[in-house]
Amino acid sequence: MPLRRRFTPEARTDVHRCLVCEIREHSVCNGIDDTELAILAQASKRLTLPPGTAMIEEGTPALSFFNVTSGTVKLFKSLPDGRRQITGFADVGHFLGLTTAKTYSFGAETVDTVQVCRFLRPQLETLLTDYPQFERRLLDEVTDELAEAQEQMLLLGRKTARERVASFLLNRMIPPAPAGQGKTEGCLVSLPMTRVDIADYLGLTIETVSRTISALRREQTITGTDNHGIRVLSVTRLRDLASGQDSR
Amino acid sequence: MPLRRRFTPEARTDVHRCLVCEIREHSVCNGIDDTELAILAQASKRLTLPPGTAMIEEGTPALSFFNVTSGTVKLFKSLPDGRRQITGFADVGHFLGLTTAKTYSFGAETVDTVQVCRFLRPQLETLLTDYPQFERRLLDEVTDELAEAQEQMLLLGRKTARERVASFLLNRMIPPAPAGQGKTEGCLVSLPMTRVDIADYLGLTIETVSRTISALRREQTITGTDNHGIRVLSVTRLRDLASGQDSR
DNA sequence: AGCTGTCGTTGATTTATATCAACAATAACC
DNA sequence: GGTTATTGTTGATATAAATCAACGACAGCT
Repeated sequence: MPLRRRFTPEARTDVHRCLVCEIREHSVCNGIDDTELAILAQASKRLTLPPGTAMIEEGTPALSFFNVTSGTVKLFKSLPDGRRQITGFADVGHFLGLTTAKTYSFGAETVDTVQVCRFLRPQLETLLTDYPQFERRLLDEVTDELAEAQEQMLLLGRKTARERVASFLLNRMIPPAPAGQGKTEGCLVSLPMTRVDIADYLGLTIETVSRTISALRREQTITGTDNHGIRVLSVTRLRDLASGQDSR
Repeated sequence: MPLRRRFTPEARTDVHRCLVCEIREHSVCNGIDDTELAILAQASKRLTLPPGTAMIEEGTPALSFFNVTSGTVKLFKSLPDGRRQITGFADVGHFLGLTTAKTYSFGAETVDTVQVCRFLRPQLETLLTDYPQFERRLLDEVTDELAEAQEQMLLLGRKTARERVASFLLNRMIPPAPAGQGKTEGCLVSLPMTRVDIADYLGLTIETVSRTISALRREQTITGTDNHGIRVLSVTRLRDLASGQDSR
């Protein structure tokens, strides 16, 4: 059973911040040994950002690397005429801002109140060269991101609106408490973002997203009147929908 | 000026294979020092594969990692009913087969005759831990792949058929010889894949791809009757089309 | 509490692209 | 070298999702 650490919400740069960090084991920071955590704390700065904060502007010099410790950040790319594609949501434990280029090729904006640890580029570089385990962990993390990106390409290129929404709800489902129950019913879905964000993530319009969610509600696959908190009634059914096994 | 090395097409496992490899500097192998190349050659095996060879089967145990030294490989994901999304084409210098999971989440098939160097998982692991520069190079490579994947998500989620085809042709354009000429006219595009592959990469049907290419030909943006060799007449125009700046 | 703006839903209509269909061109093969 | 299969093109029609439009439900503010 993992040790439960107290999470300190205040922005602190002290040596103990990382030692005490609740989400460390779920992030790249886990690549650094417990005895070296002071160095990690010194290399980074904890920030608290209000909803709607532009963390990264497309085309801007790539100076920072962030690790999300709470909240959700949306990553996106835009076309000159304003069309936007959200390429992912970075939740707790996920990083953002990694690039080999001089400038960012994407934007990032907080969805809700977000806490991040910010690393400046040179400091990140130092960590990568000094701590092979940290670099390995980051490589694994990026490799997983790439696999997720490929899954999303399948969604955007080949799935119907119904399949897209079902896949999305499935991906954002809070893993049900492993209380040994065979059937996973009534799973919660975390939706801190707006319909516009969901549409821009799924390559649809807000109207189509809204209609599709309404349809799923109508046919009892999901429930919940609250827009940001949906409950899945049949995970099996949703899974079938997501992969194109539509029984209707 | 980079030293021009002789490329040996025969499948050899000898110590000098990597030393003599023409494309080394364009791949992850460049992360290994010249003096250590014998180890790299021993860790990998050179294979020549005919067109249409299934290199990776979705869901199969992830045992190998490949580095492409010639030809083009298509990477894809499929839905149960056969719908397919090609997530990328791995050309010379690109790797494939990287994953943190036990099994591959994607498939891979050769487009034309392909030469690869195959690394078995344990051997790759060893290289990664023993040669930090190799790992760094791979991290950079994966980071770039992720940026490309995000660009492709923008294409699949938000671009029109015209914009998708224009973007594709632009991406596959052979970089024009830097002969100092101001205007880059008549650039060649490398299209070893079929229309089906292009359609599955762009999230379109073969008919739409065909029609769009015909339209671009009709309006003098491109030429070439040969299906696998197109010539771009106006790179500027194509670039405008790709980003939605359609002047028509 | 009442106003104001944002966010979400639902309905009517349009449209870009898919689908269906036929044929042309190229490549593969005996 | 002519036949067959594969690959690509073009046209007609259907359709899923976009667009246009109106309204409902909140959340924030004074």
